[in-house]
Order: sequence, then structure tokens, then C-alpha cells
Amino acid sequence: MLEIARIRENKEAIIELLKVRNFDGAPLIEKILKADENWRSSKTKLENVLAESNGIAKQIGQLFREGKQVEANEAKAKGAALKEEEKVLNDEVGGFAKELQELLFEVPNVPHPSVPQGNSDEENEVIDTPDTLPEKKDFWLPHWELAKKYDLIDFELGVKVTGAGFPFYKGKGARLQRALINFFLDEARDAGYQEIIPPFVVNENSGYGTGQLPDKEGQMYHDAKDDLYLIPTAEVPLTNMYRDVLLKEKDFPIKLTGYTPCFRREAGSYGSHVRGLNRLHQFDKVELVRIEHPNNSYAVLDEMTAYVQGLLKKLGLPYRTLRLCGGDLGFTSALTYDLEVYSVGQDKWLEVSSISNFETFQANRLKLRFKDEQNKKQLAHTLNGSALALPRILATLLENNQSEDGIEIPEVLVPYTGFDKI
RNA sequence: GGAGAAUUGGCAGAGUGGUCGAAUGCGGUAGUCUUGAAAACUAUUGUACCGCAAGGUACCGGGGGUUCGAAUCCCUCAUUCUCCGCCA
Repeated sequence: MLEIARIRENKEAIIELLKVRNFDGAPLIEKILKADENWRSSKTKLENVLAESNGIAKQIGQLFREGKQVEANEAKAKGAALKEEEKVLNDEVGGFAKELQELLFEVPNVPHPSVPQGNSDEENEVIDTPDTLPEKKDFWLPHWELAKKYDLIDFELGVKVTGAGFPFYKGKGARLQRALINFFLDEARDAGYQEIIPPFVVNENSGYGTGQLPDKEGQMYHDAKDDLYLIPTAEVPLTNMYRDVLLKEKDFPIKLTGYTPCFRREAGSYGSHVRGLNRLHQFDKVELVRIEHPNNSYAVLDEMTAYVQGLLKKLGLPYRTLRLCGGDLGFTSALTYDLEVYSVGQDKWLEVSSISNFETFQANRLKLRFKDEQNKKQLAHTLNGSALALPRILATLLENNQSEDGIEIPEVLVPYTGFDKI
């Protein structure tokens, strides 16, 4: 959520930058400024009435103490009359406040100036890609066939026990998955991240804090009985650890990592996109979260991107780096880099990580602030990135390392798996 | 799940309808004293919003209500503690 003060002061610049998202912000911004004005003017009126009525109440107390019953009763009648006025104004203020809030929720984050204009993922900017891709081999299989051939993952069993998108990992498939989780967590720890095991369900406030609510409500599994949401990513509980927190400048950098399963309803997905491990309702992910000084957040974004690229290098997976265009940029993000791994079995690029700077967009909702050198309170910047999402890593690992007589395990993983070949 | 008690400023802890944004102590900040530090003493010290300002409004776990007036009374929810039940 953008700060209202920022909208007041930088209206034109914001409208201009939102165009990069193909978002015509002008009508919405105008409505917001109007609602803001209405809110402030009725609030002033209300506060004047309250001030008067507080004054009368004080007088009444005084009059009673002095034993002046008659005057007190007169004042009481006056106070009661003001109550009516107060009620009307109070409703008015509440109405404008609600309107303003709802309108503000509709404005996406302002893209960073480096974000390219574009309508869809086809216009994302490729900023780093391998010189050559692996040469095509006749025996190459997509991972779902490899999974079946070596009995690593059972999709049908998942359908029986739960539903589509909830696979069973078995034997070496399960162990490889667990090895990857441990590898990623150890790497993150070595890079200075504190490991967290958060709750896998969160309350409504947390959903609002990171921006899943209200606009992605349908993407989360919701337990109506206790009004809790299954997390779609560890970002939600990790970032919400710092909801309503006032930091000191010396608390930076805050570097958190956590492994969690992630639950997504993925309503509306279909076809080859959901084949095999490509898109699941439950998957594992190791996430990085950073809370940083605004001056530093873009350097941190680059650092995080380089870190995740390093993981892919260690695993020997061919990857490319994209700067998301305005049309593909997430609602809450100002700048996002996606990392994609080339899947030889499917002959396509699969997104395995998304690294974003949210600037103050989440911090504003979270009330996540710090005291600067002048002892003034400022919103912090939040960032996060997958490091990494497991299913597509597993898929591309199986596909890219296959030969006619098995699948090679990357050297860095062998200490974790306990086997070097499937 | 059942019964009882509690929830006040950074912390501890008063306050049961008007003089309470809230005593007092600790802590924090500034100063006096000191070669320096400690101790002592003095002053100061919550947050958010509206307003150019003066100033105003709101906040005593959250929400709602009674009243001219609520930290204080009522309803409701949450959390914590104690006891019982259940349980990895």
C-alpha cells in the first residue's frame, strides 16, 4: 500500500510510473485524493464538535462539585444535543476512511525506473543467459516420466489420497528433496541468514501485512472455522515477524531464511503448466527475507540475486536471469528478478526463483519502521527471494542430469543425499 | 474442552464514573557536582492523526454499548496464568 502522503506529493510521477504496468492510475489517484480531502475535512469538523462536547462535560463536573444543579442540567441538555451531531459526523468520517482505505488497496506498487514497459511475460528483459544450451539427446525424458521410471514421485497416489497437485515423493525422490532443503538452508546460513521455522498457518492480519489480502484472497487455502490461512510462501510469516516493529538503524541488516511447505490453490491453472512438478498445490521452498535501510535495498536486491545464481551454478543447472516487465510485475513489487532454469526434458524455461524489492509497500501496511540518524521514524524496505523453490529444481535436476542408464546427483548434494546416482 | 484470575506508558505498579494521558519507582535523555567515572541532586521523558500555527482529537488488550462525561460500569472477542479433562 502506498503512503497517502506520497500520493499527495508525487501524484504526477506516480501516475507516469504506473503506466509501465499498463495501469491507468489517474482516475484512481483522483478518487483517492478526493476521499482523502473529504476525510480530512469531516474529521476536522468532528474534532471540533468533540472538543466542544469535552468542554461541556468538564463544566458539568465542575458545576456538580459546586452544587449548581440547575446549571448542570442545562449543560447536560446541551451536551446531549451535540451527541446527535457527533454521531452523524462520526459515521461520515468512518465512511470516508473506509473508502480511502479500499481505494489505496487497489493501487499497485510504483515500479522502479529500470522496469521495462511490457504487457506480459514475453516482454520480460533477459539480462543474463547461457551462451549455449545442452545439445538435444534422443533418450531425454520429461521429469514425470523419469519419476515413474525410477519410482521417485507418485502423482496418481496424490490424487487418490488428496487431489491433483499433491504428489507423494518416495524413496530416493524423497531423500533428494530433503537433501536439497538441507543444502539450501546450510548455504543460507553460511551467507549470514538466521534460520527460522515459522508457523505454516497465519491469521488475517498477517495476510494483509504482506499483501496477499485482500487482492489474492482466492489463492490461499482458508480455514473458516478458525479464520486462518495456509501460507502460500514463507514470506508471509517471516515478514510478519516484524509487523508493528520499530527498529534501530543498527538492527540492519535483517536476514532471515526459512524452509516451509507452501500451499496455493492455483485456481484457473491448466494444461502443460500444471504437468508433473511444474505447478503444485503444495510444494516446498526455502525463502530469504531481508529488512533493510531504504538507501541500501537495491544493492541488497542485487546481492540476493547473485546469491541465488550462485546456488544454481553449484547445482550445475543452466539458468537465465530476467528483469520483469511492468505487465508481469507482481502487485506489491517495485522490481523483480526472475531466475529460470532450462528444462531439457520439456525444452522450456522454468521459473525457480523470484527476487523482489517491495520498498515501503509492505512496510507501510506492516507498520515496519526504524529510527534514522535524526531520530525520525521511517518505513523500512522489505525484500524477499526464493532460494529456492524445490519442485522445479528437482524436475530440472532429474531431466538435465539424466543419461541412458540413470541420473547423476550433483557433487555438492552427495554429502546430503548419501548416494550419487539414481 | 470446562472452571477461576488477570491484561494500565520501555519495565514494575497505583488508580473503580468528572480535578486521569494517567500517581509512584526503575529505566532513558539533558544538566549540576567530579581530573574522569560512579553516587547524589535538578529538570525532562508515550504514540498516532488533523492543523501553516495556536491548538485539537484519539489511544489504559481488541471490538461494541451505557452516560453530558468511562482506565473505572455492561456485552463480546483475544491473550496470559492457575486448576481439571484430553493428548504427540
